[in-house]
Amino acid sequence: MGTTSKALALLNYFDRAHSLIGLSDLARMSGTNKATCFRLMSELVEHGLAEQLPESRGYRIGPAVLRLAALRDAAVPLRDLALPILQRLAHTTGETAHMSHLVGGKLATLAYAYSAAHAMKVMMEEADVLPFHATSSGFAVLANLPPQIADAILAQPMVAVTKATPTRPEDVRTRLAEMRRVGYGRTADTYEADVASIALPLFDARGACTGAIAVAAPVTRLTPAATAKTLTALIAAARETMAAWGGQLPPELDALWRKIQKA
Amino acid sequence: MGTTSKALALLNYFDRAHSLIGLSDLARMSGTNKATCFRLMSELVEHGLAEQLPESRGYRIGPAVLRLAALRDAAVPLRDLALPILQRLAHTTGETAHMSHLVGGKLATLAYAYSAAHAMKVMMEEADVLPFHATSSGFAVLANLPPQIADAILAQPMVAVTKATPTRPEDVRTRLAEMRRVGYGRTADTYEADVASIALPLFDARGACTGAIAVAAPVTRLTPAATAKTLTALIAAARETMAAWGGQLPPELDALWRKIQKA
DNA sequence: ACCATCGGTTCATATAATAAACCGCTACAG
DNA sequence: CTGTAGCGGTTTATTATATGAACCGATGGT
Repeated sequence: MGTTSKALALLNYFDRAHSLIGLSDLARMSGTNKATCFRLMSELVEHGLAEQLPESRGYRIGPAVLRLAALRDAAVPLRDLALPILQRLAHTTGETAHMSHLVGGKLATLAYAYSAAHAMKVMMEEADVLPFHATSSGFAVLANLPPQIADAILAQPMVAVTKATPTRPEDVRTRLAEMRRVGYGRTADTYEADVASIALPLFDARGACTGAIAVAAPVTRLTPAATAKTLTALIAAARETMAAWGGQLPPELDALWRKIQKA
Repeated sequence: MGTTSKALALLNYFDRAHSLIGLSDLARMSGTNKATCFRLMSELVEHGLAEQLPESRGYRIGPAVLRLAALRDAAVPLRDLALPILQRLAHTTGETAHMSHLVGGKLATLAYAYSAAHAMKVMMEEADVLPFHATSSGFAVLANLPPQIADAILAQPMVAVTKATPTRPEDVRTRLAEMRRVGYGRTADTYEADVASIALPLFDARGACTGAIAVAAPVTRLTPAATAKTLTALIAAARETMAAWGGQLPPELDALWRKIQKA
């Protein structure tokens, strides 16, 4: 293995719970020799990827990562990341795939892709805003937002987009609980009659839910078998998206998704 | 030099203007052998610090930096970074030092430190909000904000805190122009009678002005000689702060500050 | 006063980094 | 269609660099 890899691997031992790590600890955790660990960390410190506190002499993540992150943000528009993933998702599921992004308290369509498998498909609007209470994406996001923010959204008046749209907060809450239990959001006829969709929440690098990825199809095509197949493809796409975002999937959801993928 | 350093140094060739770099280009720029460059980049890619585009095969900053940046944010409160810097600044200048941070369109005091050099000193309020048109920090920030945002702030009614406070937008603009010309903000008697202060703007990793660092003193003590001494200490403190923030100082200001430091 | 552990250093040894030449490919020019 | 120059990537013997056991002084708890 390359020396550089060993150095970079050291960074993986830092997380929210362990933001400050001493030399000996780090050497033990990583299984590297203390002298080696010291040298590697010194090089990381030299380049600002790590930082050493003067008093405790412990190491933590350095300031240079902020510059790099800003660069990454500037260089990689979310949409460009989303498109190829959605296109693959649309292709493997044979249905319309779309991704939405939480911006300014609204859930906006970021990108979408169609499949050529069927003549009849769910069409999307560019930069459309999705109602939280009437779409699977909305449920997926709402169920993973901090309670006070979710409450604020639920407190707003809810328009019945179709006859099946839930408009009472308690009805929506029931669906959110269900979403949390199974690990994905699912709706049928709530946004448009005869349209069903399945959505997964997406999380950013801070672990906050900031969007959703979904597949929408005519209800008749989303049979139990198709649902299962769609879900596994969705989970793969969601994981891929979050890898590109540097996103942090909550452990509970990770466990639920793993179970689904195994089945 | 260590191999790890060589690998990390490659990341320095990426910036806003060059977010995508080919292998041969990168090898040329860095002066490394192409094979070496390839191996190093491969290791960076493996750990997500860099990313290779499938089509063009060019390299760019990878998604892992987002995770690291989120960690850094969580681990290092701005205030904890500011305090030791301000304490040193207060000590070397013999006057009160403070740092303010732009949050929600307001300039809030983040931290401050006093000097023991004089019995009479400028006192600060915890979490105070600084008026843009009456403080050197306000001028420093305002002069470096995007025009439309600065205009919006200037369009709001301005209260005369003292008799010397400028309250007409054109008067403020004159001072902002002066601030841009010399590279620092300076006020006297505008916030409180007989109090003068000097401030420098601070920039975040995206190159946006998000705060200021300043020294405040009785007008009589801030003589030309003291001003010169204070400025060099302030510049050092500002640079140190931005290093910890991963901040990007605009080239013009960098040039101005260098000139001041030389003189 | 002792022992354990800390961060850091030393130095002979062994392993991993290096660079020139080469490959297959694409694109453009004659 | 062909020659050439550039690309990203690979191979190889050569060599420079990373490694780790032992060691150091400092610190802190028993």
